[in-house]
Amino acid sequence: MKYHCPPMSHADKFVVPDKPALEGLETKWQQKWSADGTYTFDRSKKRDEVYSIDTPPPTVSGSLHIGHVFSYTHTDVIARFQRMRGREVFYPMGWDDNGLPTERRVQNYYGVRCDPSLPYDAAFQPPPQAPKQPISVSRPNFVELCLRLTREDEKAFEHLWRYLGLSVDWAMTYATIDKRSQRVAQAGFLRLLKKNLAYQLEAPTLWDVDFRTAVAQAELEDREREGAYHRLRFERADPDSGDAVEIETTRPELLPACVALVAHPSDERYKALFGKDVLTPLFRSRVPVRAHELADPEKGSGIAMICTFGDITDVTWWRELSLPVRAVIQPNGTLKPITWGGQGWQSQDVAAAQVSYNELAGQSINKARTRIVELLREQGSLVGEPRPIVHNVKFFEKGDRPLEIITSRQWFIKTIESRSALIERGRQLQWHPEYMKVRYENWVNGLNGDWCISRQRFFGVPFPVWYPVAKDGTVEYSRPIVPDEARLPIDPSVDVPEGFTSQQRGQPGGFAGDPDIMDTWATSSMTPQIAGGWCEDPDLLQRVFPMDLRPQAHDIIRTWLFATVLRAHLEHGSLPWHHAAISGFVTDPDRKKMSKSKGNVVTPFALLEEHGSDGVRYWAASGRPGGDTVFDPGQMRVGRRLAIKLLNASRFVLAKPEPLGPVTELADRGMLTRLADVVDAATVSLEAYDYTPAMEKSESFFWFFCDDYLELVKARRYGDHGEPAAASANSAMLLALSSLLRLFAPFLPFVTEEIWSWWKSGSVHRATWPTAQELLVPIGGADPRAADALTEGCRVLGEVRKRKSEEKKPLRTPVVSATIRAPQHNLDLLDQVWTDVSASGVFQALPRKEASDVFESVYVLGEPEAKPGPAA
RNA sequence: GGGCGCUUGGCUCAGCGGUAGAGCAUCGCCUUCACACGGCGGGGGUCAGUGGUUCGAAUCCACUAGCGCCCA
Repeated sequence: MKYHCPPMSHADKFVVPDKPALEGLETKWQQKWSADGTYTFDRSKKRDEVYSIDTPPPTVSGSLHIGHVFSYTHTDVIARFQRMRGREVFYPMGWDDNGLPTERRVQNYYGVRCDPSLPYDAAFQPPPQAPKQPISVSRPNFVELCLRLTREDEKAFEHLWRYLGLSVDWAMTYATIDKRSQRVAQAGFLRLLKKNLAYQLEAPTLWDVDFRTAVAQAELEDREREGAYHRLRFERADPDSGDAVEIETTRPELLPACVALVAHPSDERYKALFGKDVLTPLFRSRVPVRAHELADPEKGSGIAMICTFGDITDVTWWRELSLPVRAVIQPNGTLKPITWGGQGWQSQDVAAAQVSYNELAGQSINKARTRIVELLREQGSLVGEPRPIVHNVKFFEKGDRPLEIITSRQWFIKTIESRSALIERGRQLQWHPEYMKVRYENWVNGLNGDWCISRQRFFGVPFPVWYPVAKDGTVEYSRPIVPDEARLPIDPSVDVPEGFTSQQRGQPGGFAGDPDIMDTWATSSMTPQIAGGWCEDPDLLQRVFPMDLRPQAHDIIRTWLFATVLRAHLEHGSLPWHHAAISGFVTDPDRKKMSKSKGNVVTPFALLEEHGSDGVRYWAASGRPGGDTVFDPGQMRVGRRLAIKLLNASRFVLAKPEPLGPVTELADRGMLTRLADVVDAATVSLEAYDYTPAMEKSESFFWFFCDDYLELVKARRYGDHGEPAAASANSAMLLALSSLLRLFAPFLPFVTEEIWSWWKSGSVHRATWPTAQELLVPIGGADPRAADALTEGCRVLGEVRKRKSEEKKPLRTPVVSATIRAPQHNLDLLDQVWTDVSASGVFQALPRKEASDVFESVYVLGEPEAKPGPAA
């Protein structure tokens, strides 16, 4: 048989520290990587050589938590693997600054409140201490403060990411509020407008009365709240036509907004009433009784009042039954003043209606409810007492008070008409794990309206449109004035449309800017386009788009993932990426999702310092795609121990790298054969985005490598059995270590880079991913018999260790005589590695070998020798 | 109420058709010349329950229960 000498480069240097340690590696290597541009994207590469990642831009005004470290580590593992496989990795970082969380934080941090009616004050500085009474500032001043604070927050995030070891190209960082993002978001909007895929409408919209903004379906959440059914008696409008009707409602304060009653078409109790009119209590308005399938005969009395608008079902009824609007809730959450008897507010007793309503006008919803119940009781229309119930109420996910529905002018993106195409897009996308696709499909199928993207807020991307102001001063929303794309980004509250002067702002015959900003998802749904240079760098875009990977958590499939698929579909007619890798949540030991409101969040930085970034990454990588993972410092300690073990084992391997020569010994050949299988398995896993088994298999092999293989060949390696045998061991160990370091590099980037630097030039993170080939070529192909012999040697060694443990003797205790009983096949294999087994087990004599069907060996121990020590 | 996922040793999980696995914890032992931030060895589970498919089920199917997440 021909043996090859494994390739060893003359550049190898072997500078091994005496006392290797993990401390300080994070700082040392992040600086070196930054200085060397290790992760800099090479934009000369073509699309099929590139691996591009649509990074989730974290909300920097939110708090840093362990979930960030968890999910971003998953992405970084993939990025590092793909880079080592030879792909040029496009891995930018983004910051999601715009939106409500930042506004809230700025309000609290500086003690300010935005008042858009104020003029800009260039000299304004916030007081050093936030005052108790908020200071009103202009919108530009408020935006300045938002930018100032987010810059600080971004620094904290970047520091964490660098310390964690994310292999991001920091030169490509973007923020969703920066000029580039604004240009993309505005251009994206204008193109939808041109294609008639964006439209504005005066329509009932979900509205948060505290934030005073519209809210999209995706931002809703149901919360259980206590309420009460109030039974109200409606008299018949036409005398002598029958008994009064009793309805039940949880929102009696909306009685003045009642436009009809409704019951299920097949409800025998109310069939006779359909088409007839009744009178609202107190306000004496004449309203019809109508039939609709959505009326639930089981709920309350089975007949409900329809108000404009109490909930989403009211909107459906209003639309499908063509009812009039009678709105009482104002954007600030109070009941608006009404003159009864006027258009739309007819009453059979105008004076009484006005008297009753005057008690409610200007009141908040809760106060109005209390008062109207008193009025109804006094007047005798309240039947019995309110009956308490617990029911689900719709909230804005960031809000504190139930949502109202208010009619206002908003911009929408058409989504409903694309529903089936979007389902198809979801099927083209490769999901990791696969079952997450179902969540997407459920969401798309459940959409019940187009996407409302207007927000009545301040820190965000403005709508790039103006409207003509007619001679009579009315704003002509139906004729928006749009800027040329080359002018973007613009702020219509500052910039002036072509053909107008700034003096014409708000004047008859002049123009008015759209006062709203876009939903933050309307911007972040274009992160692939923002990061990829859409509209400004087509050369970059064609090298990275559509991207390879969208990593994100499963809670925002309905928002971020969905919206990004929608925008790419509408704009490019393609998917935004080929793969979506969905990570789960970090849970506390009670399996509860970690969240700020539960008070169980863990700040990550101290953990990184305590366990080392590699240790924390080890824990993070143990969480499989999509799986929720328990916060477990124990696993971080295991990871840290693995990193330390790597340092020490590497020190042993590299301490005496000579002599080198062909890998001839069976134990060495068997070890390399086994490692080749591990490399193949790890590669298959990582290619499938299933990084955890890749790490586990590498780790499991590494412990075998340390505890069994290195122990077995130690004596031979020190030269006890001649130079060629030592050379075989040395060469095999170096080959194995080189592969192991590269297998671990995506998971433990710091410790592997440190060890790599002891003997190799260049970064391990730019080294090529290991292959089975490079391990098998030096031994002339896989050697399964050698692998079996190694296994047999380890089995016998294990028996010897067990015997010594049972007799409570040190491991260096000699075996003075032995009888090894095993099947003949095993005995033959054992002979092949006997030199190593004998040395490691300290056999003083050749054992007797007896072929047997069962393993019943006997080991007779002597007395422990004095500590042998080299050349004492 | 609907969808999805989970239920394997004290804990965290792997295995997903062929006689129960790992790590942590626990117990005992060993200061072995890479490592005490170490090593060796041991104990510990009728794989949630019921029924079915199969020569054979932790693994496939159905139902039940509990937990979690998402959506109504």
